[in-house]
Amino acid sequence: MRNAEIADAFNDLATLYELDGAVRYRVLAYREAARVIRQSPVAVADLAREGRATELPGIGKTLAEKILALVESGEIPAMAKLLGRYPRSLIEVTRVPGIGAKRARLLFDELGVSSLAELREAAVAERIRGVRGLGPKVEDNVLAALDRLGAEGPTGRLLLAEVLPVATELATALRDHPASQEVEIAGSARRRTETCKDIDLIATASDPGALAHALAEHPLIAVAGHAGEAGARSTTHNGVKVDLRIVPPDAYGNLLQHFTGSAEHNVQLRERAVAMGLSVSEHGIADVASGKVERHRVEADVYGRLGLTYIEHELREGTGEIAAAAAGELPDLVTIDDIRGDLHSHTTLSDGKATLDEMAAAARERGYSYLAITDHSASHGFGNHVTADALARRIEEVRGWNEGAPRGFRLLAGSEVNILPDGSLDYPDELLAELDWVIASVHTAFRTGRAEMTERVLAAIEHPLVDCIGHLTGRLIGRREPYEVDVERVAAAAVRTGTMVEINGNPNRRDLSERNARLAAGAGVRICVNTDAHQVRTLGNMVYGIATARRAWLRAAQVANTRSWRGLERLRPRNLS
DNA sequence: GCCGTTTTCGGCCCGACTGTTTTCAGTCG
Repeated sequence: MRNAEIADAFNDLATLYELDGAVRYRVLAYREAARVIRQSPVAVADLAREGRATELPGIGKTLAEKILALVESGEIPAMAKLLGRYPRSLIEVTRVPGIGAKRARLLFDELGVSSLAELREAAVAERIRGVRGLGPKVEDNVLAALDRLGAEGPTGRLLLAEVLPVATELATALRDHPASQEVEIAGSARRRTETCKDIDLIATASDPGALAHALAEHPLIAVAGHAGEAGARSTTHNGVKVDLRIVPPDAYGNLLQHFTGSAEHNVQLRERAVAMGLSVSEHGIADVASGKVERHRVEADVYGRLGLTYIEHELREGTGEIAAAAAGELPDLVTIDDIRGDLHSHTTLSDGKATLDEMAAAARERGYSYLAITDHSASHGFGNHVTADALARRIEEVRGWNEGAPRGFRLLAGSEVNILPDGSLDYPDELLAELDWVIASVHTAFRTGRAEMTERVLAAIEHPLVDCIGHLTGRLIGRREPYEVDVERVAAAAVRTGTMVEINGNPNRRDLSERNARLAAGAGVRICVNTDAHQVRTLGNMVYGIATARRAWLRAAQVANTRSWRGLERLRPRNLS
């Protein structure tokens, strides 16, 4: 059982307890446990079986027993009991914006509402206003929220690649405005999460009203809401909500820190502050004893006041960064400027849009010193069918290109070879041996199950001519679940054989995920950050690969393609042993 | 339900907003 499934069960259980009127902190304990389980880099099911679940922070004896029960029997007795009292569909009702557990329970008791459909019926029939404490406004909000849920689909979140360029363009435009002083993207876009709900901008200004209107009038904005001294709310043409907050300069650091989040990071920060006799809010840091409030113009001073080194925004997820900052042990994160080359790209030979020449020129323009051309292999099934002969000709073509190439840049003859269901590769070894660089990836038969998939990938890792494993879990964010593979075993084998593992920078993939990348790199796996570009433009997806690498706490030394090609070659499996 | 730089009991993050209330509970980020 996956961590995400266990976490979902505990979140549901938390909601059921909340519906049942349990004390708030008990509910909180279940939610915190769900969060910790979801973020755990190791399989919590295994920990529970080994009796080690209590090693996780926030998991005590009771919760450990419940995890074990869930893993071994598929259900938690306490949950089954509560589900006898409240239908499962009532959990959905608590997720409607504006309706929490208290109101859901009230509507369940008073009106018999137990599902989203019944909630809608009750609102339409104007029966909600008959419940004490609720009124007609709640009915309006419920209907609007239900319509929104329907329209936005299950999550309503957008990929970072859909949000960050818009946020960057708006921030740039505001910075160029004469009334602006400081402008920064905040929220999840600043943390470079995989998906974002909206865009938060924080600014200081000499003329706040003018800056707010500048946003409202920007060409990207389709619907301008209220714009005033405090900021503006708008929606872009592609449906992204933009919230600009204009704040006083003396508390800019406090506000930027607060609105960058994450929620978990802020909670942990405030807990630390309380232990120091301080109280943190977006308005400043108060000394509880004296009541005196200090404001901070820059974020570094907020962290400094709490005895912490500056925490890079990508790390602010409540996954250990506060303890590390307190100990002065935060890693010096890899940056995009550290990247010397891209080791995964496609051309028109398989399914890419650009020629070898075009991709090479674009890579040079990016300042790289190498680019691996890794078209799909023979059995791929879509794009062109790159036969062994075609690949042999391509190898000659690359060698010829390099002879006439300018100094300081070279193309690498490579391939993205399919890992077939039995773990074998679909080119003969003699041909692979001719290549400079071999990525092995799974593209077919995803649903073979965890054990089989793990063996399949391990076989490729053991192959002496495989340099790197591509997009390990095959996930497409929001569209396709990762396929099941034992990342710990993969990592252990990769360390032993010297095989590298990719962080694929395609914003739909970002695979390894930050959690898996942190786990793998922590085990000693050498990571490659690649784009898998299929055209010139998507070579720019390196920013998303680097975002994941940074969120995985990676230093430059852990990323193979921060080295020169000569330096990288020395790390390869075919040069080991 | 968890946990210990005050603690094995008694705490457990902060503030804004909304809608319903006549002083506040619920919800949200």
